[in-house]
Amino acid sequence: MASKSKEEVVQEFRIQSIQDAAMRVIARKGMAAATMQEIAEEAGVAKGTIYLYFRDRDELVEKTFETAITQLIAKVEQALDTPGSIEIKIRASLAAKFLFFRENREFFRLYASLRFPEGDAHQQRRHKRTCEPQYLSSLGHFSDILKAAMERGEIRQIDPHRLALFIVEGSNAIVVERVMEETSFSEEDDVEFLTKVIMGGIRP
Amino acid sequence: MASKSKEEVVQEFRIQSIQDAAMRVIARKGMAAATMQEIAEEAGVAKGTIYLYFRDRDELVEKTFETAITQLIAKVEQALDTPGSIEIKIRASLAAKFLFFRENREFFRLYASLRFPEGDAHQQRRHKRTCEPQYLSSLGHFSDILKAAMERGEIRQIDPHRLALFIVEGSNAIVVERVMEETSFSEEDDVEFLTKVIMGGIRP
Amino acid sequence: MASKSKEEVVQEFRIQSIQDAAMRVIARKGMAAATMQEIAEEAGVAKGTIYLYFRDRDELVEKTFETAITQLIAKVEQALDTPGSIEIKIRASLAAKFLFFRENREFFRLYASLRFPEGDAHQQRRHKRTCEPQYLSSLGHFSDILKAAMERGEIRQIDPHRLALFIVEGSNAIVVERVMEETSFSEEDDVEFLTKVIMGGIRP
Amino acid sequence: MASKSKEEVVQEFRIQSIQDAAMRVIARKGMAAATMQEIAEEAGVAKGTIYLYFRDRDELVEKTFETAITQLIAKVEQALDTPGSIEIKIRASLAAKFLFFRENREFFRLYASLRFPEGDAHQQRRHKRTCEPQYLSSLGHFSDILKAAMERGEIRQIDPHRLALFIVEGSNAIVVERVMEETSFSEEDDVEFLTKVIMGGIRP
DNA sequence: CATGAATGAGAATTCATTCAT
DNA sequence: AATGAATGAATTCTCATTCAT
Repeated sequence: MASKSKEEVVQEFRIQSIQDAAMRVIARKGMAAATMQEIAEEAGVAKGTIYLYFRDRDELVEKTFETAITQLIAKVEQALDTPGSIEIKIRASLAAKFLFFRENREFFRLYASLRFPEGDAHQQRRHKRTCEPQYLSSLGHFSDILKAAMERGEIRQIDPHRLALFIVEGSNAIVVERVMEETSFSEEDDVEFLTKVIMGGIRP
Repeated sequence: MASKSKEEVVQEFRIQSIQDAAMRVIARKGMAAATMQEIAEEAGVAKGTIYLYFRDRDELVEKTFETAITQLIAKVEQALDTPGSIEIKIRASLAAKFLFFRENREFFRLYASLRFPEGDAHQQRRHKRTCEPQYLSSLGHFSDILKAAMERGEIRQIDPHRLALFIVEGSNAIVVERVMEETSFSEEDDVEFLTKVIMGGIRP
Repeated sequence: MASKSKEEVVQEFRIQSIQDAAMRVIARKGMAAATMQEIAEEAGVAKGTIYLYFRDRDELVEKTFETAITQLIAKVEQALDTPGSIEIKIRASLAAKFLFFRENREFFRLYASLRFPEGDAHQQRRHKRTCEPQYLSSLGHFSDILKAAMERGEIRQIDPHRLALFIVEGSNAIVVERVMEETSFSEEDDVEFLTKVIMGGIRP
Repeated sequence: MASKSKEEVVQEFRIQSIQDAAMRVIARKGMAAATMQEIAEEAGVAKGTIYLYFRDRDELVEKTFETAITQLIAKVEQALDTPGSIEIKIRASLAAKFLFFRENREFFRLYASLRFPEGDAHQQRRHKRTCEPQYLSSLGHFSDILKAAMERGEIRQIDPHRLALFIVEGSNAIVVERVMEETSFSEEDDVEFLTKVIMGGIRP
């Protein structure tokens, strides 16, 4: 029944600690100013140790992104599978997003970097290859849910892919904006507001 | 009526050339990889010359952001002042945004950096102080237009500030996404799509 | 008559394996690029194990040199003791050298490092102290053989020490050169050639 | 009549200073222990300055080798063109070599590294490509001179290429050995000795 | 004013060595 | 005895910034 050896557990723990540290430091200092030295200190390990688990700075950053984005997508997808009407699903996924960003305040800086990756064309392509598949698959999932709702007559017929994109990115922007403002805010109010606008538009 | 002296004109021309160069290089290489050397080469001046017009790299980047964002906001505000219904205004502003981003493809990488500034807390605060006022004033303008429309009964009563935020940022996200995809796309279709969803929501 | 205890045998075997591995790795990668990690892997032991048998990297390298050079010198000296004329002895020693270098292709990279040791003055002196005695004793042995030949009138009277040096180092250079070229070559031809030139010079 | 611009002169001077410094430091500390920092200090420039003239450490070392070996070869070739018998030519070239090594005591450590380059197979090949052409052309020159002497009947018929190799490398070894010993020595005696042995062999 | 060679602080990365298991 | 994960000093290389021409 042994699933993981002790070494594997320790290894995964280290990897996770280092990625967590990287996330915090990048959030604090920004992508460019996050040094290996500071990440190491934050993780409570020596600089060299990081290189035992990640080839180089690029790989650390990339893997950290990947792990974080995977977590976010998982939460949102799970929410989208809440049984019920499309409105319930949207409401749930918005709530999940707010929760995630609030619990991982550091994350939205990573998120920004993820969507607007830096570096030359080559690095960008590599980055895209690594991160986009998950993002696209997540978008596809949402798109399918919208299409099903259209077929059930729950919502009107519009290009489901474009719509998914709009709702996801639009609400992401709001969530990020809200969390960045760092003012205390009513999450529920915002979920309510977004749902209402998405569902009914602005016409009276 | 004193117009600009010859010196002032030359000076402004230099400043503009350098900022344009900075914009192109940052767009091409990303924030971190954009070196003063390459910006100087792109601008066709010597490295030292940049320091005659900008205190340091930070100031160059900041001023470049500022100038670019000012241009975008001006275009959008002008579009919002198109006479007519709120729908016409929104449609016009969306079109203006698409046009601007398409004509300044390099810009949205700057834009990303603008919204998710890097550097330590101190730098971030400075950046915020510099750039936000314009952004907020622009948002306020849109907010006022929405409020007026609400008062005229054109749209239903919702918190106008939050609504402005949602429409602006939501559509920005779509525009950026679209332009980033670099696939040829029908701008008009997208304006139409966004307007329809914003105006009427997704309910049938 | 006490032979070696089992522990001693194991110990010697370990030492020998590690030195052999060091020799192969240094030969393959060069002095500077030969890491303890790679030597350990080549030897099939853990990095830490090396430190049970050698104080530090320097000692490992030094002892490895020493062992290898001792082997070479032993072969050559044995050849020099072939009974017969000086020509026979020289021919035999040249053949022995060719054989050794061919069988230990990796070795001449060590050999180069031995003769032109790196490191600061202190390290060089230490190195010299360790390796030179054997080399000098070997040279002395050859020198003695030459002197005996002079006394027997087999060869003309020249400073035997300088002569030994010339023949040993001169022919070493040729051997190394030959082996380094990695072209298939006729060892016997070269021995013949060297012997002829050494014995008779170039005058017709 | 303007041959070199001021900039070119300054540039060449810098390059030469840095190469000289590199030569001295490598001679003092050895190939592996010669750091960019120390070379910069020795040259009296900042670390960064070296990188204005050489792509990286490898290029600096390689170019330094190249320059030094070119100088040595030029001296020796010039000596070989001394008019007169083959003995005169050989004597002159040996004297030139002794002189060069004595004047450039640091050089023979470079020389050792040149002949026994370190690094992996790839680096070795690159190194070979860069340095060998000159060496081979020099050897070819000497080989031609020997062949001419054979045709004139000055020396006996032997494979001229192998012979050139033997004399060059054999005497190099002696010269290096001598200079390394750092004992005061009679250069003339050695030239005399080498010439006698090369010309007449060891037979009485 | 404009230049670009020179600078050197600072970042990434490597690897010999240690030590708890 | 053997191991190999962890360490951190040391090294290479970059690039914002200065300043003599």
